Amino acid sequence: MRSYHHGDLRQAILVAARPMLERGADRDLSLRALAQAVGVSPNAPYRHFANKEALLAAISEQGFSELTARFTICEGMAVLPRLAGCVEGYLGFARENPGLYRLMFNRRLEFLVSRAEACPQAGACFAAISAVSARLLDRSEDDPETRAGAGLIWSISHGAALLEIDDAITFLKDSERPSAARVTQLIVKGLNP
Amino acid sequence: MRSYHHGDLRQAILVAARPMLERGADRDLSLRALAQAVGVSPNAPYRHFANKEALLAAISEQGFSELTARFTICEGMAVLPRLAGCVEGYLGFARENPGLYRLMFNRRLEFLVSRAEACPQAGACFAAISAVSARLLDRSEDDPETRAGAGLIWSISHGAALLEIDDAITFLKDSERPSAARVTQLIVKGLNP
DNA sequence: CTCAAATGTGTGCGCCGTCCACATAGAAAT
DNA sequence: ATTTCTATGTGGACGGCGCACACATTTGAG
Repeated sequence: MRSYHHGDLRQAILVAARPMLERGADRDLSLRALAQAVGVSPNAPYRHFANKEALLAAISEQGFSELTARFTICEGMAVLPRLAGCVEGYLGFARENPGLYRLMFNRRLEFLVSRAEACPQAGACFAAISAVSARLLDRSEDDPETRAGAGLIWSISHGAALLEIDDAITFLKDSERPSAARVTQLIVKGLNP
Repeated sequence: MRSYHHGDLRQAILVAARPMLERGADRDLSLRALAQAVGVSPNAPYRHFANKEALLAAISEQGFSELTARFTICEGMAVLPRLAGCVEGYLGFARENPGLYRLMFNRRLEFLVSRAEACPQAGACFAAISAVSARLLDRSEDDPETRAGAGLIWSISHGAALLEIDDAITFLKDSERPSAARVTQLIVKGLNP
């Protein structure tokens, strides 16, 4: 018999949530369904998460960590390939985890939504983008123009990612879509004189 | 006494939904609360909308029409001011109607989500962006590069709008944010050699 | 061994979207 | 004018949800 205590329910819940997040497409996952999938009573999760929002926040944090990891891989590269790699990584992450990506941004998590104070993972994620912006503009990382550039890079990537995973681009043929290559080119040409 | 029949319940619901959409911030509006606000029984709306999704779709369509209207205003202008006006209009619309804007895109409305086939209003909206892209690139409106350009313009605008209304930019000072001016500049410099 | 803290269970509340049968009103047909 | 049809609004019920509460079980520190 599976003992009364689960072992590591918290982790099990986080693991089980990921596929449900992607399966359920639009509908957001239900705490009760999640508990059932893990094989515990509907209220068991409350021992590990204050409420549903806290659970979503925890999943979200994981997402930001994984996204940041895709940037870290590119750290050794020269400027342009590095930018290209980051954009590719960003769009790839969104394409491979659309449900998670939407959760990370779409929702209005009062204590998360990529607020650095509340979510260090999201802060680190932005810092990685900032680093690329700095190299690209050949400025220091806390230079205002660097930060503004990072904001723009994030904007394009975010917009391209969302339009793609939301299938809002049915107007465009594949070759006309905002691919990683096109986005990268726009950034490079657009960011400096 | 307000007669048994309401008069134009459908319109009344659509009107009442707007402020609730903006008030409720993150939570999406409840059909029951909406009915109560209009002063009818919880089920009355079902005479005018097949289900909640259909109601949200109707609101969404309104949104796309209003967004398109902001583009139409700029139609007479020269290329650059026109682009600037459109971007400003786009970000302004999102800023002034964040709840509505999120509804138009964030949700996964199976029969909407800016699919031209299902939502002519969204199609018209993209067409307006396409027209600007064509003038900017000096190409025909159905040229692949024009369409790709429109996709990129939409991506940046969409990303900048969402990051702003979701307050995902607390990293950046106001002067560093992806303002309409910065976004416009990026598009102009980035889209052509 | 004891007992307190951590963890899982069961019951229940209020809200939600939606289905159903029924009530009412206004217009069309007689 | 009366009847009838149809569009529209009401009321009740169902199952699912997030969550609060009281209770059961396990574990580990003393």
